[in-house]
Amino acid sequence: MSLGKVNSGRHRPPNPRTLASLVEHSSYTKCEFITSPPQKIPSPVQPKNTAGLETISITNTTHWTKCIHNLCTTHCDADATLHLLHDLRVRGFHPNSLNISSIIHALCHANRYSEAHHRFLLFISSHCSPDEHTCNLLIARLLNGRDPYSTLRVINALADEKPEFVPSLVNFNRLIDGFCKLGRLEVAHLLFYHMIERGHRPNVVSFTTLISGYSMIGKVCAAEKVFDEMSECGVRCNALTYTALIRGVLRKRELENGIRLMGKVWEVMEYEDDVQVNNAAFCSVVDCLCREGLFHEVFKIVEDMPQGKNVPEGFAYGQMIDSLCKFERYNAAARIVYMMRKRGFTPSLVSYNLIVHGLCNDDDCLRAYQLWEEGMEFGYLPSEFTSKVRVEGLCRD
DNA sequence: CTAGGGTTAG
Repeated sequence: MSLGKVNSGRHRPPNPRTLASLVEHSSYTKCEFITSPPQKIPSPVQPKNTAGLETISITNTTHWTKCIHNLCTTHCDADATLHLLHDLRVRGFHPNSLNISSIIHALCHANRYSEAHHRFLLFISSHCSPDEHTCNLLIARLLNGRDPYSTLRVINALADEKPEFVPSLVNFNRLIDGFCKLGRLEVAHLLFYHMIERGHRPNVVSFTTLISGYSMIGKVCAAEKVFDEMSECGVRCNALTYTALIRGVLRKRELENGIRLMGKVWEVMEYEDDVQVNNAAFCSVVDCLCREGLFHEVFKIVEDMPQGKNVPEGFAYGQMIDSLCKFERYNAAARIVYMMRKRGFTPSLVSYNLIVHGLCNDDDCLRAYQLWEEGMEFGYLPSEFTSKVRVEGLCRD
């Protein structure tokens, strides 16, 4: 009961906009609030002619805000800041958005995400919620902790305390993705609907995230349903949306369907403004094919180059080489090198090294030696480690 | 003299 804790002692009607039920069965465990034994923390902006904290008025928020920020950023000491803030609050200080922001940032910066979440909850429950902009900023920061259950609890607490607050679309998308990555599609999908209720229009990222999530857990039918809803909502899919489907379809060994969708990928690339989307989609297609052992399909791509000018050619070769190496198909990768060189491209030395090294480990040292010699033509000088492996291999042969 | 602060799918 995430909201129960936050609201204990107060009598408020339950907020229908919160998602308490979603976190009820969460893996969230209440984080331990860690405080080192109390110690005197000197003020970093201590005036020269006075001795203690008490001499500066508690109402001098500018001074204390600077102090808190200074401790958090230049000293990177979240614990000292928490102590200082505790002392100040005893004296009647009311933390503002900036103070809260400083502390949450410092905790996240130190990778103390669970404390950051807990601290934020404490601020909210003591009616110290920051302004809307800061809330979104801090949620973005908390999401980096990859603990979507905890972040959702914070969002629920905020919804209860500040009913007018709506997390940004990007934050919602990231949160949904977090649940997708955990395979919790039921939570992800509910959040998706919740986001719409709160006034957001899901974008291509929102839909693609859900489709990818369903594909990942093997629910291709559900993924296809979301895909259909997408066009009904007037949101245009892009190459990444198709690759999200392809991943699920190929995993189900629906090769024909996969190839049809690949055709769609190349098609929508034409209309894409963001080159990164096309590049990422190309990588994804090649990765899916290799993962499913469909190496002949990768070679079809090298032959036909169906992505055309929508993916930089050199990048495409590099990606195919790297993916083939990732799945330990070093001879196949060497074939890509052969073909790209024939077309006037030079492999990156890092990729080339990967191939030579991989061939050595595969006991194909003669082929490795061949490549090593050919590599001289474009400045390939193997690292010491690779040379050692190569020599050892040749000796064995 | 109202400060400082981070962005999504792959």
